[in-house]
Amino acid sequence: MTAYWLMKSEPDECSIDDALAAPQATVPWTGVRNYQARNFMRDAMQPGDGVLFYHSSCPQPGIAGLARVASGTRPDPTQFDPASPYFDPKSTPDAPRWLLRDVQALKKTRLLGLPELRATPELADMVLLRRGSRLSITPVSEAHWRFITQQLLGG
DNA sequence: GCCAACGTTGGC
DNA sequence: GCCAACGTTGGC
Repeated sequence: MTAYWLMKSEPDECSIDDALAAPQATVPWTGVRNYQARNFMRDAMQPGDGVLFYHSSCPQPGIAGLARVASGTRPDPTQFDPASPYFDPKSTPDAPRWLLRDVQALKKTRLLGLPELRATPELADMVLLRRGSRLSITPVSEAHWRFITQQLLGG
């Protein structure tokens, strides 16, 4: 059964435009360093799942496009790279701590900004909007997915 | 740059 | 296993 996710990316690192410009519009989702987010990727995601592509840590945070999960899991190579900000000295290739999946961008949308999300009663209980929520990957209910994609795609 | 909120680490 | 100290996230 298809599930839905919201995945945060800093547009300075990889914006929806960057993802769309990549080969096959597909990017490896590197840099997840939180166990709960990792476990979502490892245990719950399936190829084909829907993704809300969210821009974070930027002047206008919000949902910027639609994507889909495009691969299984594999070790995130940045954890082994001492030059990477995501380097994890406690991880080894024998027992990698951190995983990634490929994400394929499908469409850039208008920006559905954080203030607008917060002001939308239908979305009030999104995990993203919970007080203190910082997870970079959060599940999205089918109802929220339908509502948001309808807002963004019309029809 | 600030800071609230949360996660991780490590001594005990 | 507790919990204080520290680090990180991310909106503002």
